Amino acid sequence: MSRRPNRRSTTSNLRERIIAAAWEQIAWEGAPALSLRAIARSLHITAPAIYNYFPDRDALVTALIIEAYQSFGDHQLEARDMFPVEDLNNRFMAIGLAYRTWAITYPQRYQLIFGTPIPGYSAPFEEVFPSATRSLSALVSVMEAYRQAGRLHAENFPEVRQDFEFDFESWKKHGGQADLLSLSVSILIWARVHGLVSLEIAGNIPPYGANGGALYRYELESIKHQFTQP
Amino acid sequence: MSRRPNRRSTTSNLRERIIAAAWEQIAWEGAPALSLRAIARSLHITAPAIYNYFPDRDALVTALIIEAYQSFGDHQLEARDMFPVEDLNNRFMAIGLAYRTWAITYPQRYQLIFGTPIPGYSAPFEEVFPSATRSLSALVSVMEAYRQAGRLHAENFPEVRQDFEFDFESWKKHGGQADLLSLSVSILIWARVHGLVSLEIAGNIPPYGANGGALYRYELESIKHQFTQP
DNA sequence: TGTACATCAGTGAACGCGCGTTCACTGATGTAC
DNA sequence: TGTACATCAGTGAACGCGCGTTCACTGATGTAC
Repeated sequence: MSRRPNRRSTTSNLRERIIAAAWEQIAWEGAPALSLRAIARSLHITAPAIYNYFPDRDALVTALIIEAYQSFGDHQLEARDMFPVEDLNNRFMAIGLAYRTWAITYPQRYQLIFGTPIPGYSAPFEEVFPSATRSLSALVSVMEAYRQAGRLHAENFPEVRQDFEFDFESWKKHGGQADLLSLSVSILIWARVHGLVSLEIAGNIPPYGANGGALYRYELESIKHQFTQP
Repeated sequence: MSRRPNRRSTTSNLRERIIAAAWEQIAWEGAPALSLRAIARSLHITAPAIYNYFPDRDALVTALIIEAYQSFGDHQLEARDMFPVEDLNNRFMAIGLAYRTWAITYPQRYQLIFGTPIPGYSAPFEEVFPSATRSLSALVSVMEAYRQAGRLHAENFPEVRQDFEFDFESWKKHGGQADLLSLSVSILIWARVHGLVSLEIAGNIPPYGANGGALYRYELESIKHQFTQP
């Protein structure tokens, strides 16, 4: 009855349960309050046990960040693939709506990734960059498809080519395929959706009484209109 | 020589020095790491002394938030007033550029206001709302001026009136003058500039190699073009 | 099939630390006579 | 001008707390003979 569980076979299981408990804690307390001892407590385990799976707290945070980026990226890619490859407009809108849906569903994960950095922690660039890039890849792929189809109108972005100085190295080194224009435009679009979403999540829009979802849908349409108009 | 300073006369001075030390600490460690004991240490004072000026830590944080909003608002209003009242385009651009300048200069203050909430702290709405609103007032005033001059084109925002459901109560109760359209558009614009600025501050754009300032200037021009075009 | 042994995931005690907050106090200052 | 007193800003000790991390350990499991 009260026998201990089989330790060997649950070995890899506990790692997942630690991460799950961490998400749980982040959801309730927010990312900056993440604590190994609290995680251990919620799993009815002692804190040092966690050290069998993560060398220290920062390693756990890094694992969480990577997982969040991946989940976020997957969510957008799945939404994109609900529509055929040629149906760029619908693919674009699907990605945009999925972006907000994920962020609203997991606000603390979104904050963990894009919000105020956790004090004393700084993400190891090389480790995190690939999944961070992947979380943007759905958008970039569609913008690149627009461009290749001759439907991305650079005239609407007159200064893009002359003023935006991109350093392609970090982007290309990790498999980025899109060219300068598609990437520039993607980052601008990203910033717009991020702006609305992060204000909404942080509770900065509600005081004014605005309807976040309606503002967001309008903004998506407005963006699409802007760059597909000759 | 080593006489103690006159206590009576420095009374109100210490309150300001506490706040200054708090900003100092926030600048180095980030807002979530703010601690009364660390502030006391940097002022060569004991921690309980702070309780003569603030009932508890949260009260200090609230004071900081209000001060940050005010400084942010002032900075934008001053920029706006560099141009005559009729010169709406220049007023708009000045506010936009001032927005980013302030945020880049005081990234941690910006995060304190708009970033991930501090764990265990929630701002007292009634206390903070007026200065929060004021930090948007420069933009709203110019958008309202555009509208009154017949130069704010609602056709570009077809869904604004039918879909955005504003609750005017909290806005008007605190002296908001603008009408629904100007306010809606202001919030959309605010979200766009906030998006770029917050990504830049959090270090999410540099990995891709983009030039934040150039992207930002482009975005401002693009916004202005969008809503002043018939 | 049965016994001796190696493995190693998880334990429990302990470390040193910093935190917010309380409390009785002290001692320089300003004030009243 | 001089003395007695009230004020009250800042002190120092103490509280209980939670944190990350270390370390020697234990005891169930799987394995070798």
